[in-house]
Amino acid sequence: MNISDVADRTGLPVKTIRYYEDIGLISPARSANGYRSFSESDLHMLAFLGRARSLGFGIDACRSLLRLYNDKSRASADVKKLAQAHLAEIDQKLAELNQMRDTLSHLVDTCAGNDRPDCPILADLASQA
Amino acid sequence: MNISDVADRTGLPVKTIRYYEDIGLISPARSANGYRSFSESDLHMLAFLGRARSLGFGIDACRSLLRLYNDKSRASADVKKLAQAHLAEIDQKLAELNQMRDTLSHLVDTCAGNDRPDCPILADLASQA
DNA sequence: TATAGGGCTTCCAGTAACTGGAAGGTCAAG
DNA sequence: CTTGACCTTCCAGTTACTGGAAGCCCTATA
Repeated sequence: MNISDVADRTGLPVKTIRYYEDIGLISPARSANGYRSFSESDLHMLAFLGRARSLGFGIDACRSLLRLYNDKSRASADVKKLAQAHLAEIDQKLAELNQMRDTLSHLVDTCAGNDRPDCPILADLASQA
Repeated sequence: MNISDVADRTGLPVKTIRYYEDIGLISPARSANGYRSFSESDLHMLAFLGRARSLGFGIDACRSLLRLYNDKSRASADVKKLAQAHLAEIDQKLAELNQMRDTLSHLVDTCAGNDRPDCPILADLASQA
């Protein structure tokens, strides 16, 4: 299978697939003409990667997950540990964003948004020095 | 004032302050010895930038905010528009993260996390191909 | 058979916002 | 006069791609 077929079937951009090979996540075979020749297994791994990325796992975590995925003697505890660590990061990020959102939405609500210069948003940014 | 004093008083890293000068956010004077010499105004702008960044505004938005801040004939509507756009981005990000969190936390809950290989997390990643 | 197109290849550069480190000038204290 | 803490600039690396250039390969059609 050529790269654009794989892109169609996985939903990943062609560029991303090449990139994943560059950084060693996959190692598709090559045809005589130099074209990448993807197996069903490559396809599965790429789909796996796409899904893991869509859940926000970083590339390093994806690498580990893929290794565990391909290791039939893995312990599910190792997978869970990775997922929990990632969940903690997400929760951390959520807390930050919610904090930002609260502050910002309050400021937006109190700004008249007219042609006058007075602005509680700028006042806040300037005051918290 | 030298750069490390400014860093202390704004909470920004020295490197970040130099970076902000590089990209034209501030233009501190120079002493005879070549050292940056920060005015109170520079200090205010840096504090302003620090606060804006902490609310998640990107550098470009910060640049606009700083311009508005220094423009006494601004319209608060322009500030509000920037803030609302940023708020929309935050809400978008929050929606994505909450979605990730829900999926991931469900998967984590259903994973035994023992020394057996069976793992619903990997199963999910593999299935959604 | 020549050629036009589309797909494939590699490599280089750019993105956001810093951060780390190297090489070297400056200043105050002892 | 030396030591150590500052300061300077410049270069490289970070994350996960993405865009673009230059050029080979393959197929179909005139």
